[in-house]
Amino acid sequence: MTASPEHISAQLLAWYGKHARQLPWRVQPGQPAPDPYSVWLSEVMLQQTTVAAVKPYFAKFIERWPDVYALAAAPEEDVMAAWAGLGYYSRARNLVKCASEVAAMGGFPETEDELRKLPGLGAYTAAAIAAIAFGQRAVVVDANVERVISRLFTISEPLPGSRKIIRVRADQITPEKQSGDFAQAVMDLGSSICTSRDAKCLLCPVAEACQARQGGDPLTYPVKAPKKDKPIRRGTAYWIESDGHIWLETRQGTGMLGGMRGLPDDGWSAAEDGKMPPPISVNWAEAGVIRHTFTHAHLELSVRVYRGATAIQSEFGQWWPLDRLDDAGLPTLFAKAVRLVLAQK
DNA sequence: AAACCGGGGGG
DNA sequence: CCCCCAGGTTT
Repeated sequence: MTASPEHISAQLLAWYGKHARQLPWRVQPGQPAPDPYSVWLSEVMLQQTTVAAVKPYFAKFIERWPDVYALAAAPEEDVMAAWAGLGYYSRARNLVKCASEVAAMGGFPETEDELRKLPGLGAYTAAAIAAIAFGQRAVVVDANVERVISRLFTISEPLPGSRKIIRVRADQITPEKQSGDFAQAVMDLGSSICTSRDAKCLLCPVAEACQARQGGDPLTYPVKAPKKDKPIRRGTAYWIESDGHIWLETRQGTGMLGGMRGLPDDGWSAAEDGKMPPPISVNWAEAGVIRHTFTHAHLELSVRVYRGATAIQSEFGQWWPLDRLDDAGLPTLFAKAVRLVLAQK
């Protein structure tokens, strides 16, 4: 038997009414919509990032920049430092741009099409904000929705090629009203019941409509294209310490860790090993090797140390007080290097 | 369409 | 160790 779209959405909304997660950026089902700033900020933070990881950052940002105007007025440097550790730093760069545009507009636009034009907002985030903050009907497709839809309708084409048909199916079961609650219902279902490693069908409100469950092996879906293996890259970073300060450089461009402060290095990237000479010619001491994994490469970063008076010519560097390193906003890779060196003092 | 872009948590 | 996550942008 085939369940109607209306039945599926009604079951999911009813389930959400009872089992919605309480999240700092979310209001209870049926309550007035949360403010667009909170929705936008949380949605951007949640891009490819788990709820648990986002919570402390969301709290910190809301406390420090309570609305979009406060954030628009903040120095980009401060926002980048506050984002440090959360990853995908283009999000932070775009966050600043977006806040500035929205402030100039006098507030967030309310339609999906207008939202989609803002920096850092793609199809998912624009739809989510339109639906959740502005009550518009929008088809919200994230990784949870992809998984739930793939199982509900036994989509056999592998991701990411199946995204088109998944969107069509999601559109079919998205209700005209409460599409924001509906989207959050599917996301909650995907995070607690219909997870990537498990399918708790006995607890699922749409189990009877689910074709994968009927087939007996829901974990078969979603089918995914094989992954590429990650190469190992090697590079070197330099700890230059002088008179209670270390030398930090702000990484230029939009590449790896772009816009973030870090130790000077030899130019390693995801595409190749580092090969540039050190920033100064001195006798380096080897502190050890940091292992760190990025989206598409493993990195073995050799950390070398020099302590003593020196002059460095670099446009983007600064001497940073050692006792204020916590405020430098170092991404995790360099935070690891700092811990390695400080552990040896 | 494919590559690029972090980091942490869980099995 | 591998897999996954409230994806977007660039090529």
